[in-house]
Amino acid sequence: MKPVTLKQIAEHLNISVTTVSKALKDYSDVSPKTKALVKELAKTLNYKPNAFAVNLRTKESKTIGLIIPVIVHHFFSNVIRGIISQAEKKGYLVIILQSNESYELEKKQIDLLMSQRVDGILISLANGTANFNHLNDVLAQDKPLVMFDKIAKIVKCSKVIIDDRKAAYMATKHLIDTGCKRIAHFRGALLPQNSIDRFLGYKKALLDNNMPYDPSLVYICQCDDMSFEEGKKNAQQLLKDHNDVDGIFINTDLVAIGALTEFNKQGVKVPEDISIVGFSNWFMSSVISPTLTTINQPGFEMGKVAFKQLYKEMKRIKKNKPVVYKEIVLETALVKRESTKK
Amino acid sequence: MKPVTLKQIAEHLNISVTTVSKALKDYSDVSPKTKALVKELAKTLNYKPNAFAVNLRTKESKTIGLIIPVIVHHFFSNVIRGIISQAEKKGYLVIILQSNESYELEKKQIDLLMSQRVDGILISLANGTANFNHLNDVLAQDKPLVMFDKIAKIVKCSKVIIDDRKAAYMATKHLIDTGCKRIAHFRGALLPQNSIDRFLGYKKALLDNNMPYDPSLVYICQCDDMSFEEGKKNAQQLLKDHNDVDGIFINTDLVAIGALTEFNKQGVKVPEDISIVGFSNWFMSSVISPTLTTINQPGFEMGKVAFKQLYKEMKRIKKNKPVVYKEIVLETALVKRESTKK
DNA sequence: TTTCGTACCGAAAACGTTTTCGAAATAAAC
DNA sequence: GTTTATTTCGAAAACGTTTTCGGTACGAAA
Repeated sequence: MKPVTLKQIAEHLNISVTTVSKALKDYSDVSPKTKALVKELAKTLNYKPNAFAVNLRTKESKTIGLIIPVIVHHFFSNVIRGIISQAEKKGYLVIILQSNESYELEKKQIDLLMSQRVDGILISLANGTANFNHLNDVLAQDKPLVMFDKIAKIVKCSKVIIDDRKAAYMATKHLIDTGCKRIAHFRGALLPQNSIDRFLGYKKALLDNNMPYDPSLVYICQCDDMSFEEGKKNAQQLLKDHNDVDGIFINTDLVAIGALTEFNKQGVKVPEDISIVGFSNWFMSSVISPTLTTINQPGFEMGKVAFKQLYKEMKRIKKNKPVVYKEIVLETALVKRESTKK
Repeated sequence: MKPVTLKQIAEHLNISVTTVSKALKDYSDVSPKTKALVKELAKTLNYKPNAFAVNLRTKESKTIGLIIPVIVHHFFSNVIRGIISQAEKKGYLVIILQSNESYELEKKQIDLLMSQRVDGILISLANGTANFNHLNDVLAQDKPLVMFDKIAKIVKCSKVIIDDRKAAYMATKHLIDTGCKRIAHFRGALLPQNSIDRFLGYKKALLDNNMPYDPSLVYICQCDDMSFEEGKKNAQQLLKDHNDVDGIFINTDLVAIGALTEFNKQGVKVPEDISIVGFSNWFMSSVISPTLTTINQPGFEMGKVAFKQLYKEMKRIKKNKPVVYKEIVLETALVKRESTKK
């Protein structure tokens, strides 16, 4: 019932544990004959090396940690899939933790992963994270860490992101190009770099095209579990505050769909009365009516690329070579649909 | 730079490794004085026990494995969240693997988890899984395994599920009660127990209410990544084949929304011309127009309950006590919305 | 014959814990 | 003063691997 060990194989064949170990790993100093014997017996006994012992000996677990603000999220769950698929190819397992957008939890989870001694960490920051000691500690201990999507520029490590500012600029520009004269913005929470960047892209597009920037047209939402409701609320508020707005660039598809639903309900025509551009290209955006113009954000690819970078760094560290941090920017694209005019 | 070990603390204080270890774990046979000394030094040196060594010694890793057919899925991602939240409370980490609805992959992943020596395994079966040796092997090695949602009745282990047959019966009955005379069913793939049960519930509701069961009204879909498209296709086919159908019970909300979209596009009025009941209560179902009547399937809770059961079994096994397998059935409910008549 | 090289094997240390068991030292009981 | 408890400590084994370093044995070269 108990798992088979090298020792048992050795005793069976009347040879030493050393030889068994070497035979299984095709060392050159064991004869073909004994190699064959060992391998055969190992197979029939269904020998599996004890991972705990191997980990202790080799000081690595072939496991990485992943901390993500939310799991139930079209974009993030795609990132997870990307990471896992790539990790599996390289023989790595991934432990997933959800920070729930909480800095405190994020800190604890980093600690947890460090004491579990994962080989590396992938993280997308919580909205509430403004202090980065926990991340710097990881790096200080020579543990590879790469951030993706929700990053902190200040932390010296690899990052894989999109150019949020540029994408937001594209989105807003598209509203301008299709005739919108007064454009609002539903932005994300205050801290995350990407909601800041999207806001800046929005603002720059306005100014570059001789349109005034009006802070009262910028609505904030936390983009958490309640995103959809936030979209509805902001839409209601917008209709009360500003009846002259004819275009909105919205931080996230989910919020955009909330707003869209509210407009549909109130009889506000999209795009005739108000045009909307979302962000993410969640597949639901192409299903809702009217279909949503949005920015395509490559979640699966981001996951893959993030793991690849982490993998490189893990290998470098293992060889005691210095790692060079990279900032990888993935391409985005505007996806034109029915929620904006031609 | 290297992590602190017990040995280093011991040398610092001129005591033995044994005492340090015991002091940190509050053994009764070490004096309060030395305990205080050890703990203080451990804190200042930021000592973290080497998980690899602890694992080897204790033969457990406080890690479980989770195999799931798809991650990017409203229901399953909620299950994941439920599992992780509960696991975290009990100090367990969870390694997630995606079987991609493939039996071969699932088998490999079970192997992977076993050689990684996780303390237990949670699994929702792939559609393609018809052979259960890989699962029985796990159980034969006294490793706790609990199945959820997509289960195999034949495997002797704990399961947490919903009563799919009853839920499907409720759904179909509701169509009948609201006046539908000819009711189709978009079912899931052939193998999974839950799509079988939902089909059986549909069939029984018809027969119990003196309505003929017509196999040509049952359409199959794989319910994989392409679910939405499958819904559209099946809807098209249905309109061609049977213009007298006035109600459909659909295996999954996503497929239902695909069908709904197609009906909207083709000018078929829902629920006036055709009523629809979905399954899952994905939040999008309350957003789409018309909103979708559906069965609420408690994903988050299912994850929690599944982990709790696994946890119990892991504790039993650790104490060498026999485990009793449970089949836990979670409650579902019909959620009435606009896609069915009053 | 001796010497050298090669092919094959194994003893032993190491990774960092946990835990058993006995020993020493002190305090309590007679 | 001797015996018995009680408190406090540590040596050592164990978990299962990996890897270093010597050591045989045997054939070939001298």
